[in-house]
Amino acid sequence: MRVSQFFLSTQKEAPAEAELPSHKLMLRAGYIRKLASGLYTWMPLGLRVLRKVESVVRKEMDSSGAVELLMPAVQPAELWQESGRWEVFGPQMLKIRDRHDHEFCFGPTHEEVITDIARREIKSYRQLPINFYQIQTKFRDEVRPRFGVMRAREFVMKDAYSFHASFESLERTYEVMYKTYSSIFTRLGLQFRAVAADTGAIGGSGSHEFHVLADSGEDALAFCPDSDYAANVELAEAVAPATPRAAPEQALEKVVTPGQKTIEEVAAFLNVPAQQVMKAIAVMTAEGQFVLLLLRGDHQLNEIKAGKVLGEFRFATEDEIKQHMGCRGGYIGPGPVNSTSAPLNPPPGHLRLIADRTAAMMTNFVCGANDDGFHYTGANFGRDTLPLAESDIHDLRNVVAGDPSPDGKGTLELCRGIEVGHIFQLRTKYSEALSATYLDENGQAQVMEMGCYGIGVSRIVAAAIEQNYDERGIMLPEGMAPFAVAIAPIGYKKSDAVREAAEKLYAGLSALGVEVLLDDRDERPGVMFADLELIGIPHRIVIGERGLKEGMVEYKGRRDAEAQSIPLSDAVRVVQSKLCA
RNA sequence: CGGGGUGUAGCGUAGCCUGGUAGCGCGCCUGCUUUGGGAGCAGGAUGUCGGGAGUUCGAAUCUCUCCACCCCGACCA
Repeated sequence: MRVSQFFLSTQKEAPAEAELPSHKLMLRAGYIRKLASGLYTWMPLGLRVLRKVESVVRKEMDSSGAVELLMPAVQPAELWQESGRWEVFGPQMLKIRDRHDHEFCFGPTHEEVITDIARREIKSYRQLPINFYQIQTKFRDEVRPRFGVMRAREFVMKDAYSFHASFESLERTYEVMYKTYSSIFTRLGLQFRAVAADTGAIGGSGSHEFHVLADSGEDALAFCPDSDYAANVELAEAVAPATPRAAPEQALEKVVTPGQKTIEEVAAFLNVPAQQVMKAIAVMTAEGQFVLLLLRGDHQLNEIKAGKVLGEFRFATEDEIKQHMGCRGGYIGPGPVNSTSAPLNPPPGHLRLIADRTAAMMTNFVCGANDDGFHYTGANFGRDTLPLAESDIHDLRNVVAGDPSPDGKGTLELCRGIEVGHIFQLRTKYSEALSATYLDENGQAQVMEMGCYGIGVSRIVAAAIEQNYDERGIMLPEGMAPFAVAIAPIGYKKSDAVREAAEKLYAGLSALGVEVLLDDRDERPGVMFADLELIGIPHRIVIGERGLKEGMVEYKGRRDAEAQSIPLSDAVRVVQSKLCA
């Protein structure tokens, strides 16, 4: 490709709206242009990268035995009503009406449509298992689109759905997809990690997420360097402390803590570590029960875990805290039941305590005194608080670095990741709802087992840049780069020798099927170099009259510190060898 | 949706507090020069100052309102 016939539109300065390096660079390099919030045009350069990713995904999916199809982006409401997700999916789904006033949605995912295909097309166990996939544009009306194509509303996804006659068959395909995903991300040259995950709104049982590792990632991941344990922090289990709770030593003492409401303030004011302070979080369950969740001061509540204990819940309002605890938010605690200076605590029936496993083992702790401006020191469960039953103790917190690994093999570390893939064992959630059955060997109708497997294709581009850039621009791995090689002739229009050498090299490499970008704009060298580095082309050949006199040109890899001089006659071979490496 | 913030030329911005006819850098167009790290000189084009209403002799500037976008929280590929 010649630059003069292509379309480059690079910018020196990134629009103020971009925050993440990948977002800024994609805009500056002219990969994408924004149309509206969460809606992006893939410009010619960016589209080439997107297609590279698609192509790797497609090849790996094909060789895994999956078969490609293409489903409509627009889906009728009836199917979603049948599965029960028309209401459940909520405002994230873009609902539309046609001219007959029939309801549709722009598909956020395709479980319903594919299950409809399966129930119509699959009659016999002989047709199973089968794994369908597509690469297609999805629309999810995200609450907060951000970071460019990282979290766009319209995005390209590879989604696959497998159907099985048995759970064992599902498990086998799930395993195959796990391996396929691993080879996709490996081939794309990404550093990634597969982690155990929560199943979220898609539902089902087993589930793994694939994350590209990046500090700017939106997800926190826990992993154990000494074993293969890895999980999203949403899910990672915080195991109970090995040592049982010690006997109380200190006496309960009510202390004045004026204006000290947060854990940090109280700990600093009383000169104790945050680990010694009890964090009490007031929530209301869907049934209207007021509950105090107890955590060690330095720990964070994991709302997914709390939801598994409480069902639906929300944080209590300041009024509800006042009503149930008789004090303001910063001063609530698990006891005592009869405080002399505070308004009488509510009877136990009104107040439910649920303690995190680690919090439940604390002794002589600091907690709110249920009296504005006061805390207790030396508090101990039972003696000074409402009773804490074994059934009130749960895993409620996010794991932190240094926690023991749930598999008992060492300690956890944390890192951040960008979710680019997610695989689920759906089991029969959708096949049952939509009556997707087949006839088994005995002629009996059986509900199909299902799996589903997603990859955020457009997100991968952003994630890859997030992992591969420097101050000059994008440094995509070769498998993803828009072009493999750039030729930068200096004085293209002025020097016949330069032009001829450039054209010859361009033709030579093109003939070998190498994707070459010839910068025939006759720009000044600095402009060419800056552009070629910004847009992320891994290999560059510079041809100038100066070197040409000695028959030499210059090679530089995007990640190399120095350029090297090579004979023009050898340039094709050198580039080829770099490409193979 | 809740909280915070921003809208001035394609991009980045000054001006706004304290009303008085919109400026700078980059980019773009023309010409000449220049050609190994975002060139120089000369000339040029582009703004309903996010939209609407109001206050005022006069509004980018003050007030109200709507809209868009960004950031922090709940969702997800």
